[in-house]
Amino acid sequence: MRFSKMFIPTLREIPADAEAVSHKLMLRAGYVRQFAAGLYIYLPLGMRVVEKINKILREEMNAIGAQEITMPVLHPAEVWQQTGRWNTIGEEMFRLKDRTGRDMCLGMTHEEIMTWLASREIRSYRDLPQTWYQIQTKLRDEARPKSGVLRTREFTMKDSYSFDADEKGLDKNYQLHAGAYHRIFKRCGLKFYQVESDPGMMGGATAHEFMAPSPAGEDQVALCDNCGYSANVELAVSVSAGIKSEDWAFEEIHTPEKRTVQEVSSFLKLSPEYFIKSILVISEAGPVLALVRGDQELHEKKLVRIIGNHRPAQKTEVKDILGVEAGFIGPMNQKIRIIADATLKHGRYVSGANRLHYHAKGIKPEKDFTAEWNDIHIAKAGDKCSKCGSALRVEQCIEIGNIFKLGTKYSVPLRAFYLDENGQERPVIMGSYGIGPARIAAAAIEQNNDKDGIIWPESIAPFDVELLPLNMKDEKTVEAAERLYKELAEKGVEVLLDDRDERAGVKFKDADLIGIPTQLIIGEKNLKDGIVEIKDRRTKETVKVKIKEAVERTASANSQYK
RNA sequence: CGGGGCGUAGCGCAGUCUGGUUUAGCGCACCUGCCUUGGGAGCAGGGGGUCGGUGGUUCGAAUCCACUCGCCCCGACCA
Repeated sequence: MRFSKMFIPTLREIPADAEAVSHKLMLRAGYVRQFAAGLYIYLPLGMRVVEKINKILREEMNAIGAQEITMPVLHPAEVWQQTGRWNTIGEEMFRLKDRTGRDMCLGMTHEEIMTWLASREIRSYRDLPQTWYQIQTKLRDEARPKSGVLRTREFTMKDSYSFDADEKGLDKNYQLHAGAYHRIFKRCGLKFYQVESDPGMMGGATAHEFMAPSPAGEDQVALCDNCGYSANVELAVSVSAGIKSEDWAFEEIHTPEKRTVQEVSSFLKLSPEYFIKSILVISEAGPVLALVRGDQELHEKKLVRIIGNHRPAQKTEVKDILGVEAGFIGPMNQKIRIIADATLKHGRYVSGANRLHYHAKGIKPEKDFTAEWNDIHIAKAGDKCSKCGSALRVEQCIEIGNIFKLGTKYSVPLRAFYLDENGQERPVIMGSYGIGPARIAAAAIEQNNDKDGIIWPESIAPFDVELLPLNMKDEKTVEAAERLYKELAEKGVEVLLDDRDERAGVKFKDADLIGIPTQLIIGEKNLKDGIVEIKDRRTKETVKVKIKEAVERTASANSQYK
């Protein structure tokens, strides 16, 4: 491809609206343009990257026996009503009516439609297993689109769905997908982790996410380098550092106007681990007191799994229900349900005395109060791994893929049943598996860039080599460039020839920005000795080689990625 | 949805607080010519704006007021 013929609008200045590195570089290097909040246009370079990623996705999905199909993005409400998600999903779903007034929505995922298809077509255990996938547009009315291409309202997703006769089959398909995902992300040149994740609104029991470490990510992952435990902090289990059990007798201490753990902690010159943080929430079944240690944070989602949906109590509610102002509440003598973090089971603590301007010291769990013990704190760096006791790390990550065991959550309501060997009717056992190609591209940039621009992994770069004839007015240079261009193309190397009549500096800057892994530089002086330079975008190292050799070297260097 | 910021030429910005000699400006980009060709050159000339929109205040509004739309960031939310 010739640069002069390709639409590559590079920007010298950093767009004011971009924050994430990948966002800035995709805009500057001419890969994408923003159309509206969360809506992006993929320009020719961006398109090529996405196609490279999709090709890898198809190869690996086909390799595990998945079959590609396509599905509509416009869905009648009925299927969504049958699974209940028409009502549970809320504003994130784009809804509309057709001309007859029929409720419709735009597909944010395709469990319902895939299951609908399975329900009509799968009759017998002989039809199973099946795995269907598509690379398709999804639409979600995101509350907050952000970070360029990382969270958008419209995006393509590779989503696959497995249909099995039993749990064993599902396990197998789940593992096949996990394996394929490992190969996909590895081939795309990403650093990533497979972590335990919250099944969330997908339902089902088991779920994993694939996470690419990057500060631009929205998720935090707890990792144990010793035993390999890894989980999204949304469900990561950790053991908070133990404390020395003090032999305090129970006493009430005057703590005027000291309300927060921090205030009382510095007032009593006692570190926060010796405090119990009492948080009143209102659940659907009434008020609940949640207790965590003073140095811990309450994990809302963990609490939701125990008491269901809830909200924090208002200040007035605290006083009405517990009889004392927020800031002085403690777990003793409470009539309401108490959920306490298991960390608090041992030791003696300080907490509110349920008396204005007083705290209680020497509170002994199970003696001064009882509670339901659970893990309700947020895992943080430095906590101990619950499996092996080593210190956990917490890393910021981009979610690039996920796999869910759905079970019968969709097959039962949509009546996707089959007859087993004994003529018994059984629901199909399902799994669903997603990957976002745009996120792979963005994560690749986040993980591979320098001050000059993008450094693409070879496998997903828009081109293999960029040819840089420095002076287009020099006939010999042009001649050499054209010859190299032709010979490389004949060997199957994808080449971008910067044939623009620009100064050398401009070509170098653009080449570095665009990030094609190898640059072939054709300068007037070297050419007189029959020499060109091969430059590695990542290391910036150049080697001078004979022209003839240049073709061989770049061609063979790239062959491994074909 | 709550909090914050921003909206002036294709891009990046100044001007807004304190309304009026600014005919609305600067850098980059763009067009023409000359010159130059190994890290976003130089010189000369040139084109491009209903100052996000609507309404109001005023003799006079990019500038003040009200409403509204859009975009970004933090949070909530997030199959």
